[in-house]
Formats: sequence, C-alpha cells, structure tokens
Amino acid sequence: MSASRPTILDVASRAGVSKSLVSLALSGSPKVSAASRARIERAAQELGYRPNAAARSLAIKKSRTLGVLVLDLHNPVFAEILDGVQKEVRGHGFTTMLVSGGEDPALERTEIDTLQQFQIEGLILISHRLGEADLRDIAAEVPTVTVTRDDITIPGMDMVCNDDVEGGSIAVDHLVSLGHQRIVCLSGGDNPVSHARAKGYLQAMEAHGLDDQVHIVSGGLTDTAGYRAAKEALELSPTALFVANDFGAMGAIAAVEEAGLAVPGDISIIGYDGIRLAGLRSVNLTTVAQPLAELGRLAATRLLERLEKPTRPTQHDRVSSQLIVRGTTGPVNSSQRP
Amino acid sequence: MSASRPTILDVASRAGVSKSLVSLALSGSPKVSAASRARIERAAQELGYRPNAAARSLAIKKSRTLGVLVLDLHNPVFAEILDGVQKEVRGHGFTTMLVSGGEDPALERTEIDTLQQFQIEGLILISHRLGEADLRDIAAEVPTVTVTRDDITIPGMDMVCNDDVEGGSIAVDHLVSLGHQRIVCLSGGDNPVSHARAKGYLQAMEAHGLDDQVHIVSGGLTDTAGYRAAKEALELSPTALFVANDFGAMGAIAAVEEAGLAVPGDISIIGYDGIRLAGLRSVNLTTVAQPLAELGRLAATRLLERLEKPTRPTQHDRVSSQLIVRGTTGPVNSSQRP
DNA sequence: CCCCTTCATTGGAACGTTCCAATAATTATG
DNA sequence: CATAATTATTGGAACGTTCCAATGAAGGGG
Repeated sequence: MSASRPTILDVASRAGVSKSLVSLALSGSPKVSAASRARIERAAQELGYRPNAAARSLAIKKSRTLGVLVLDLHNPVFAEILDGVQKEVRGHGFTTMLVSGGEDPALERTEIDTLQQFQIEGLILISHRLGEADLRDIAAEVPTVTVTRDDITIPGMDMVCNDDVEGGSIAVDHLVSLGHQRIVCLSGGDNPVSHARAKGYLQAMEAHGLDDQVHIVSGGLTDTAGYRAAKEALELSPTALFVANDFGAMGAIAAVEEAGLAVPGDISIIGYDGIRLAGLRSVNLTTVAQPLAELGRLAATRLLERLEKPTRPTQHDRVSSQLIVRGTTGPVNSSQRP
Repeated sequence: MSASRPTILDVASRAGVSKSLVSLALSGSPKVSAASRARIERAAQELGYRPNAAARSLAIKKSRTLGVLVLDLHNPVFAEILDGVQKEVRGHGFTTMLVSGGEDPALERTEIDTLQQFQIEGLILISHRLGEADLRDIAAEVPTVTVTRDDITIPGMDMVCNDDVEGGSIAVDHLVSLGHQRIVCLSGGDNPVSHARAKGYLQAMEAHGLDDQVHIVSGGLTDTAGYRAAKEALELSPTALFVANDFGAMGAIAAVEEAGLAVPGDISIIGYDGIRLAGLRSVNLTTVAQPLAELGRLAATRLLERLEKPTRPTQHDRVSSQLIVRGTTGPVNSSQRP
C-alpha cells in the first residue's frame, strides 16, 4: 500500500545503471556483467520490484497469456480437465486466465470478450454453449481449441475430444458381458455429448443383437434429472441402466434404491465421465472414465503448437475412455433372466 | 488472426475524428455530439475494435481487476464461494482473475505474484495455506480479504468466516436432541478450521454434561481420511459421528455400512459444509451448512468497500451456519441407550 | 601506441490508452 | 454585432516496459 509501486526506473537509479540495463538483466540476458547483474538484482529485491505485466504486454505486443473458459466450475469434470491444462501450460512461460460462463451463452460471449481485451494469445474452451457464428468469430481472432465438443467444425480450430460413441459401446459391452439384456439408456439430454453416448449405446445394442431391447430415456446432466429419468426407466423393468454421466448415475442409484431394489443385486448401473467423486467409497460407481487430465494436457499442447506454427493444419484428436469397474454393476440376477 | 488488431487510431481515422474523441465517446462521456458518437460507434463496430486492457491499465494506472485465489478447484466448497464472489463483483466494473494454488503454499505464492504483475487492485483468498509472513507481505501491497480462515490477524486485512465453533455445537445439539450421547468427533486434521469445529463439539458436549463421552479422532478432509477415522471410531461403539466436513462424512458412511451397521439406524452421521453434493439423493447427508455463496458475496463486498475507502477499520465478519437435517441422522436406537 | 574488435551500457522510440490544457466552433448575452 | 460563455474537438504528454541503434570502455594485434 506504499505510495506507488517501484518501476524499472526506480530499480535503475538505485543500482546506478540505466533502465535498459535493468530490463536486460531481469530478462536474463547474457550480455550483462556479473557485477551489474548482482547490483540490479539486489536493488530489485530491496525495492520489492515486480514487473508490470500491462506495460510489458504493450511493449512486446504479446500478452503471454492464454484464456480458458469452462462451462461450469461446479462440475468436477471441468476441474479435472483444467488440471491437465495448467500442468502443461506452466513452464512454457504462459499465464492462464480462467473464466466461467455458468452455462449461459451470452455470459460466455462477454467473458471471452474480456479475455480478448487482455490480448490473450490463445483460447481453450472446455465445453461451451456457443453457436457456430460466435465460434467462427472467435476462432478468426484468436487461436482456439475446444475440448469436449466436436459437433461444430471450424477451419483452424483444433478439437480435443473423448470418443463418446466408443465410450457408450464400452458401457454396453460391459453390461452384456455380465449377462444383461434389458439395458436402458438414460441420456443426458439434448446436447452433442449425450447424443454421441446414446449413439454408442445404440450401436452396441445392435451389435449384440439386442435391437428389440433398445430404450432411451431422455434426462439431463444433474442428479435430479438422473433420478427422474430412472423412475421413468423402472417402468420398463430393466436389469441394467447406462446413465450418460456420473452425476446422473448417482441420482439414478437413489431412485432405484428408493423403489426397494438393490444395486447391483437387482439392477446394475454404469455411469460416464470418471469424476473422482464416483470413486468415493460411499458412491463406488462403475463408470466409463474419460482421461480428463489427459484431455486438458492435450488441448494445451495443441494450442502451444499452433502458437509456434500458426499454419499447421487443423487437428482433431479423439481419445479413448476406459472402463472402471466398481461396485454398482454385477451379474444379472438369475431370476430376472429373460 | 488479421494482420494486427485495430487500435483507437484506426477507429479515429475511419470516423474522421481524433483519437481523443474516440476515447471520450467510447467511455460514454456526455460531451460528445450525437453525430460524432454515432460515426465513432459505427466505425468501431465495423472494425471489430476492442480496447486494449493493457494500454488502458497503463494509462489510468489502475487495472480494474481483482485477484482471487482458491485453495483447490476440485473442492466444491470453493466453487460455491466463488459464485458469490463473481455475482457481487460483476456489475461493479471489475474483472476477476482466478488462480488456484492446489494446496501448495509455494505455488500459491507464485500465483499471487503473477496476479500482482497484472496490477490487481484487490485480492480475495478463498482459503489458503500461506504463513503469517507471506500474508503480511501480500496484505501490505494489495488490499486483501481472506475467506474461511481467521487464525492469522493482520491489520488492514479483512476476514470473512463461518463461525466454526458455533457450527460444531449446532451439530452436537442436533445429535443430543435425538437422544445421542456417545458422540465421537472425527476432526479434519491439523488446520485452524477443523480445530474450531472440534472446539465447538467440545463445548457443546460439556454444556450437555457429556464430558465423559468426549472422543476426538483426528483424520483429514478427504473421504478416505473420513473412512479411516470412522473405522477407528467404531472401536468406541458410538451411536453418532460428527464429521468435520462433508467429504469426510461420505467416507465415514461407507466405513459404517461396511461394518454391517445401518445409517442412521445404528449410527447417525452429521457432516459440515453444506456442499450441494451432500444433498444429492444418493448421499442425503445431514449437515451443518455454511452459507457458502453468502461468504463469497460478503468477501467481495468488503473488498469493494475497502477500495472505496482504504482507511476504513479492519473488519472481521463471522456468519452463522445452519443445520440441514436430511437422512443420515435419526433417533438413537433404543437398544443402544446407555 | 594506434586502430579494430568485442563487450557492456545507454538514450530514445514505440506500444495503445487516458487525461489535461488548449483550440475551434457554436450559441447566448448585452 | 462584438464579445462572453458554452460546447465540441484536438494534440501532446504520460503510463512502464522492450528493443534497437548508438556510444563508451576495454582488450588484442600489428
């Protein structure tokens, strides 16, 4: 709370050198004599000098800052992807600015606008609700990579995604291997990710010759939505439920138990996402886990690559999910065998 | 990805006016003629002009940016506090920069350093692991308010806290009202918050004349820690457990059920924090809920106040928690009555 | 001992804003 | 109608940094 922060000039006069030399020394240039360097560093230290990022950014015409937008900070999926991003970016000399749009497209747009005012050099969208027009505008102004959505393709915009179709199939394969046939899919509602997972379900059911058992109940991504959808699904007396996200699966478990049925004794439940939460002892959910941190890491890598080489062709990565068997799936109850 | 972003000068020449007038017009000054304003706005629009925050910050010697540090983005407690902060800050013309230190003091320090390079005007620490020395340095440089920790008092640094001692007592009162006496406290380990909650437990136990029943088992803040601590606590054959945080309580539930005991039939469990998760149908945890968003809102308010009036006396808010009764607590099992 | 190279250091311009004092244009006042 | 008062507009300085071209100080070779 001193009168005013010390500037490079204050450091210079205290060390008895010019501002230019201070700038050189502080950026680690080899052409500064050891003696000067020592004096400068001591002066900076004593004054508590901290470079002004705004001035720097203005002078070099670069911000050394990456913007990151997450759909919703409450959803642990995004926190885990973010971890991967941060780990990768750190050490490349970039700072990240994180904003959240709270699932509101308009807010997302203004938050990105704010990021742009800070002259971000690149942008990572960890899931978003933006339309094609907005996306196109944004990508035209700043190198962008999207994580978790791949329905809108824009030239120059890289995408890093989980293979949700494959993941949906993995879930079904697991249930079928346990003897299940009456498998109902509780979809996460009307969004590209949920659609892809439902598609994987469909494909696998057909591949197993279970076309006649296909039932998709549309829900949402919250636990309440999962709860409601499960109630509805119970009418179909399934032996297993594939819920398109872990949160929803937790709601579904509650609905099943409330109906007096045991998980997995009477009904097996498998989720999707692989959030840490699902591994908690009291939850212990079998799930199709996305490699969340890896998704984030890869997105950061792609962005950094593009900053290096702006002309490299648009890249589209698709990583596989992995089945994690825990306590909510088990062999079909023999009395239920059709 | 155009050659270079348009500046205020580009807008000026396109509108046929001086840069100064553009600046005036864009900041909404009343002394610009309607005609000029219209031309300027149109030009800015057409060029896709976006002000450069760095240049602005440099010129006005203010960043209009607030820094926010959260302990850990994975912990929903912090996401919920953050919501409150964002809501309050938005509309006051400030931008927030969010960083996370991942529970590592050294990383926290460097992240705050980064924030300072951006010339943040104020700082909100949503829980942290910093020592008194660091805290003192930081608070001396930038107006700071801490949320969730009140063990270190520094002049000029405002604090917004939950009354953890009171909260601990609320938990015990609830259990006692259900007839419980053998109540074990699973503490969240060696941190100021957990200590305060344990203290509240102690005080309430004494107030109810249950001094001889006091047992505190030290654990941690994760579900695994809660699980282990609960295992240990079961040796004491309690009728109820007060777990110092919701995550831990979820682990404790698993341990109890694994031991073949029913919650709340045999053992009641109450948590602390009030994370949304605890309200999920499949968890349904009785808990002492902190008003998380309110905590965040209040912190932002205090910071904004201090920016207005830097000399106002240091403020120390302490807000009350509220009992939320759900499904994990119930009357003591009559066969267990001592 | 002088000139050339190398190394260390420096002043000044530039970056894109805001703000102030000064000017130009317009309107009101006597 | 001249002048004062008001309104609209402008150029220039400043903010704190980086970078470049230029300068100064040494050291080495002939």
